Parts: sequence; C-alpha cells; structure tokens
Amino acid sequence: MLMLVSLKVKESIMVVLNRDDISIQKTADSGQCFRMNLQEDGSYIAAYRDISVRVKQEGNTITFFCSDEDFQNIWSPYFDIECDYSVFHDRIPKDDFFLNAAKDYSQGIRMLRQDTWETLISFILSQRKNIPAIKSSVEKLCEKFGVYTGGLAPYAFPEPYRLAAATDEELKSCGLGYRVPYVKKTADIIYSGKLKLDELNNYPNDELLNALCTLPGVGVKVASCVMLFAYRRLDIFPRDVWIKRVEEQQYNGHFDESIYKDSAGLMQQYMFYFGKSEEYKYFIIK
DNA sequence: AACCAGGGGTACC
DNA sequence: GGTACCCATGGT
Repeated sequence: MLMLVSLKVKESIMVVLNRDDISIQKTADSGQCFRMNLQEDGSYIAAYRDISVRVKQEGNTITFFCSDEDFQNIWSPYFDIECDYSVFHDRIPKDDFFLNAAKDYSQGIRMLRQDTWETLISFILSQRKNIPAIKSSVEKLCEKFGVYTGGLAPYAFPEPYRLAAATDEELKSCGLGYRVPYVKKTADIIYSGKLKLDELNNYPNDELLNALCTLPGVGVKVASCVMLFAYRRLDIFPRDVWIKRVEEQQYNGHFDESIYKDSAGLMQQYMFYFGKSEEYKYFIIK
C-alpha cells in the first residue's frame, strides 16, 4: 500500500520517506533524464539546472540528503512525490497482458518534472543516439559550458547564451555530430527571446507542439518528449523506435493511447522501460 | 566489427 | 499528403 510518511530529521540535512511505490533506480534508468547517476555507495546523484541532490534508497526507505526546504520546494516536485499513480494503474485493462507486465516490471518509475530548456536540448541531441551516448554528450556539454557550482554535480547545465555563443568545434567535441547546428540555432532562438519557453506553459497541447516544432532539430518525437517530461503534459505519448517496435509486436502496429488520457505518458514510460529489458525478451517467447 | 541508437531535414513524388 | 535517403558519432 501507498505510504506517505515523511520524517523531518533534526537540523534538516535530510528527508526520509517510506514509500513502496517509488524506485530511484528505475527512474534513473528510465531514459527520461540524463543527469541522474548511480554512485559507488549505491546512492544516486540527481542534477537539474544548477542544483543537485544525493538520494539513497534501501528497500522502501528513501533518503534525500537536502534541507526540508529544498525538498519541499525542489525535489518533491521534481520527483513527483505527491502524486499517487495507483489510479493510473487501475485504468489498464485486465486483458492487456503486455501492459500489465510492463507496469509490474516498471512500477516505481516517477514522471519527473524537468526543466524545459535542459530537456529541450537533451532531446535534440538524443536523436540517433543510445542513452549512454546521450548522457555522455550532456555531461560533456555541462563540463565545457556549464557554470561551476562545486555541488555534487559540479557543473550546471549550460545556459542558452553559452550554447548560442559556442563555436562549432567546441560543440562537436561534445560528440554532437550533425546535431551541432540544431543545438546552436535553437540556443540562439531561446537566448534571443524569439521563443520564450516559459510562455508556452499555458499553451494547449496542439499549439505547444507546433511552437516546439518550429525549432531546428525538433520534430514531433522530440517535441513530445519535452511536452511530457518538462511541460508535464501527461496525456502525451512519444513514439520512438522502441515504442514503435512494441506497437508492432504487441498491438498490431498501433497502440491507442487516447483511452488512458492523462496516464498515457506513464504507460509510455512503462512500455519503453519494459520493451528494452531482458525481461521483455522472455515475455515474447512465453 | 557490423549494427543500431528515445529522429529530423530535405528532395522528391 | 506520404516516403526514401542522408546525416556524425559512440555503445554494444
């Protein structure tokens, strides 16, 4: 059952939760974020803009090493701690064996509330890359262009003006390949204020999609990821090669996400995470 | 060592 | 409106 217990530890250097519906590991490996990494001690460091936090999970006990204030203001929203996903799970039809298996395998993944700018650039450079390669490029961008913070994640995600002013050679050295002009032009559009990411917050889905797709290197898939992971449009269902593969193998080529309404995005995460797993190969044979 | 990766732009038709 | 082809790099 869902437990919503929060212990405020004295001196408030950490916040401890007891939750059986959260997995930091699965969330870190779910491919929605690229700056949440396993440390040698088993904890994770999660980074976001220019801030970072250490999170350690042992069973149902999750410890955030931050002040109570930072937890309430930053990390609780970021990890979507307040949201109960069980109502989303209840919408899965009993006879959809694949989606039920995907849900069971993936349960614990959180729908993170990420930064729009960081998510936009991350997914522009995600195209035709696997997740380790994306993480590598993002890390290089931070090291080369990000402000030094001295925090757990020492370098912030670079500000728009830094990427707009970068040379092609500098960007290429981050492994961006042919995506260099996409990143640079998009950074210039954001930096110059021709498109204001904050203002898109109150756009309806179709207008938000259109606005994002005007950016170079942004098509429907990248825009969908930004909408789901940063603008929190939970009814959006991004289709990448893995999802399309699952649709071919499990849904005669098309999964109708519309019946899931604002849990479509979560279902997509489950399908993606399960579809990539070794467990799924076993599921197909069975 | 081939093959593939959380795709988009472009040139066609 | 579709569709074929190219794109640069790194992980497996």
